[in-house]
Amino acid sequence: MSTATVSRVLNNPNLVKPETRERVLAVVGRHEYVPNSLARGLMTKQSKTIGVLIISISNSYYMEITEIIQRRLREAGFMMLLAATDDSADLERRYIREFASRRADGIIVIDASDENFSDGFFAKESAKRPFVLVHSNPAISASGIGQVFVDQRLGMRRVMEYLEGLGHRDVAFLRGEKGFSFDIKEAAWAEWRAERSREVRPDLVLRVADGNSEDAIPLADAAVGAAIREGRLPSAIFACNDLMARGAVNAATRAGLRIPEDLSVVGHDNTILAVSGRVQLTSVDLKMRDIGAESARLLLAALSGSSAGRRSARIEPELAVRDSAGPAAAADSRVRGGSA
Amino acid sequence: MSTATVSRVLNNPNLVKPETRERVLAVVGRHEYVPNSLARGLMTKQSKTIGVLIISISNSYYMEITEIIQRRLREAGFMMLLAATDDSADLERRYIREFASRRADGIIVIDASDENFSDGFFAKESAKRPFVLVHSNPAISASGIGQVFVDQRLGMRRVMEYLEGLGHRDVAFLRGEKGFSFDIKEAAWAEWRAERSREVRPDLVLRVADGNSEDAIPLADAAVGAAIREGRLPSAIFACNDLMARGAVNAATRAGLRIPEDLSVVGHDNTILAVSGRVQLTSVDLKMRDIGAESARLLLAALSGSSAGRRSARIEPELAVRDSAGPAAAADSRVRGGSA
DNA sequence: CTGAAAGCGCTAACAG
DNA sequence: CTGTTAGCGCTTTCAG
Repeated sequence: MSTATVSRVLNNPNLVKPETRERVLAVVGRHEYVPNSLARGLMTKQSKTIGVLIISISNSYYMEITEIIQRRLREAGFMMLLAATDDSADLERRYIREFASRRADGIIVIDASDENFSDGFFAKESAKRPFVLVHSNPAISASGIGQVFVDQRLGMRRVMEYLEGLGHRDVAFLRGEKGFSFDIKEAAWAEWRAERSREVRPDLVLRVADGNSEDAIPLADAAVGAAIREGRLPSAIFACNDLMARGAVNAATRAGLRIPEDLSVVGHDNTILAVSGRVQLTSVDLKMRDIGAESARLLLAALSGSSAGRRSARIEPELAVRDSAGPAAAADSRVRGGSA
Repeated sequence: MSTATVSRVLNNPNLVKPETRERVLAVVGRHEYVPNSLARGLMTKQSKTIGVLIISISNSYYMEITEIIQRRLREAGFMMLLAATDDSADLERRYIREFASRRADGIIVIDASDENFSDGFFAKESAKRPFVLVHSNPAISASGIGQVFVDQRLGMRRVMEYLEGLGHRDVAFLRGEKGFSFDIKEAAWAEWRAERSREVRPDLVLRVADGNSEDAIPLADAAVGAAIREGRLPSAIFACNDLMARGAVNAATRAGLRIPEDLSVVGHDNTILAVSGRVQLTSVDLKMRDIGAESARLLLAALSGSSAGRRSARIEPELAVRDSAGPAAAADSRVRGGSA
């Protein structure tokens, strides 16, 4: 009963005579032998481990994606190394190096930094092992890197289309000060106006200092409250996430505005916040589960070497329509009070 | 320039003459050499990796804990393997085996299963490598396993004390059908009543089928709405999490009850939901960040072999007091409308 | 201070 | 079908 035989029993049981196989298994069970993956990986050049990089762990957006990824990886027999970059391109690089050092078989980066993209870092790394990058930057499409492109511009257009259909000509835009995801949405918002020869009025853009932490709620509340008092809020407002949308709803309600009769509000991300209050938010659903599933699928496909499938995917956000947006200037024709 | 020298430069630079050190570093940099952790781990018996097990990834409770853990691990030079058990004791075991196989230097299990505790599995595993178990089961205290005990009973008593001080004699208890965390809270709630010779009235306990998913909001809404209509809701209600607390608030508001004048509501977990609505929820803060920090601290201490520090920690939940609970039967003496 | 040599636990040829 | 052998890439004596 040599070590080689044990190895065979564990990896290719059918190469071993049933009788000896049983004997080996018995000993293995009795001694609770746990194979050393490090040694195995050294030999096979496979760690059965995937590195996943996100910006922040305590963020429901990333966690929903990560949950699906982890589930899919488990089904395929992989474990997940997870780390958060805090939006630092430097940390992103360092973690990718760590993944590489641990010989991760593949790497998924959610909201990959522009910086590491433009200087070719990802391209170089992706030559060494399968990579999947999740992002919403239309400018990025180069090379043979696995990509999941989240079409946020499309999401914004769906919002604008929907509100336009309800008769809202002007839509205020509520965003956090800094952040690519805010920028790309604002660009799409401005584009929409430009296409219709409507002036891209800066006074329609409301900014709060911190758009992502939970402070965003009171900050948005204050910003929207001020806009209402100063009479510079149109009939509808779009918020770049549900946090700020909630803040907007709170401010409007406190100011005595009814939603959606007096003000239409649309949020983004379709998180639990959208359905937590008495007024249910119409919100853009980024299809997080799809993003996770596609990321995992793409990576797993690359790992199994099947150069068959597509190397990239595109996710189309959808508008989850609820109660917070309604027809413009049609307050009287609406009936209040609801079903259940 | 042998491999041994390179190894020394990377691990004990001072053992090498500055001149050769530079030379090695130059080559390392030029070739972008990334050491193979698998090989290193095989030799050193250290993987610089920690396994973390939680019940569900898309759950803000676990993610807040995990976020801190990951940060602390990074600071100490460890990477994190993360997996979700879906509350299955079997999966829990399997993942712990996977961690073991990958030679994780230590393992943290958040909300460890009772099953694997009582049959001695954790005790046995913990002999092989440092373990930290996070749980709120007072019955568990055995052995030399690292433990972070979250005193949920204390949290409940603080709620009851607070409401009692506000004049609420009867507090309805809103919970999900199944779950240890619901059971332990209900036990503390019942205990409180028993101590005061108040009958443990079953009609004060409201149950919803699924207490943890986002369906909990409408389910709680319906349950509380029914209780209101049937006139069997006392002056205060405690919900086992903020999801259900939000549902309760929505139902009460729809029924025309003012909060907190007509009904006091207390939630649990102190999540973003507590501060998202116009009425800010008073909620039990389980101190997730402390739980994460203590877990990491305990594990790291065990790893550094300093048998000095305590092997366990106890977390005391606190009540985050906001606006959703107020004096009982004192509606008239309260002034409505607020500060900003 | 540096090189040579052994070996961590495993798998993959290669004989038998 | 099974044992022997070599070697994955590193660290660690042990000499020099």
